[in-house]
Amino acid sequence: MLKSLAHPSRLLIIEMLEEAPRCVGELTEAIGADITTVSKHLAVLKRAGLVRDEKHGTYSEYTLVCDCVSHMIDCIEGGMGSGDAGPMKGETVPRRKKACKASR
Amino acid sequence: MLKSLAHPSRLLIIEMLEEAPRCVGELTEAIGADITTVSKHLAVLKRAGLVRDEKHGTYSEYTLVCDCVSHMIDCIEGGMGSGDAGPMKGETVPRRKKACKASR
DNA sequence: TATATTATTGGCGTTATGACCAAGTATGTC
DNA sequence: GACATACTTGGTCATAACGCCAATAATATA
Repeated sequence: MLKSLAHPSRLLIIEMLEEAPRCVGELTEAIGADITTVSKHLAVLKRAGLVRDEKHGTYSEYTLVCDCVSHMIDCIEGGMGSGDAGPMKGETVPRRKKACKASR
Repeated sequence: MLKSLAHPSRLLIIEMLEEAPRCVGELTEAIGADITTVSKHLAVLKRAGLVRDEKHGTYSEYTLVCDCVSHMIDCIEGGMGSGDAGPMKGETVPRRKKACKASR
């Protein structure tokens, strides 16, 4: 589970899902990576039991499974304060691409 | 920081340090890996600001930097309950070797 | 039915991680 | 000084993770 959180894009996904459910396109736009990459990140989070997906037409709406995830993140962020060690090494910053429409 | 926690051996180290400060040999014995491997794990945790080391003679005593780490772990374990997704793939189980003496 | 939209899956190259061995450092002891 | 103990560092290899492309669902719409 920790492994699934240990990636900046996936952490961002979780944080976005704290606000509201999102479809893959929205998350992709925010992350600025290829949609296939984001889809795979979501699969990882799903396998870890952190998110759930629900199909609406051609869209996949992703949601946090429960508040405990949210609490956990708060706990981590609050607990460590400024303890961000930064990127550990060649942290990938995906090249930004065109945004998709992503409105349902 | 999350990355540094996202490894079973390092998580075990953190849990052991919650109980008491430990030297590398003790941790190595508990983990069952090569001492060089454990030393490097400790270096990772140190770089992430989770542990601190203090030299006592030939021993290096490792300690948690603060309780917040401990709290965070509790928060994670409590929060997710049985949400352990298990090893994500070829999770390395290091081959066990002779234990060192490790008593100071 | 043809086409567009949204997302997933498989494959591939690149990079990072992890485990061990060998060698080196630092300290304590004979 | 010689040796033992405790640990760290550098190197190498195997494996895992990541990111993108191509191809493939699945659904909606003209």
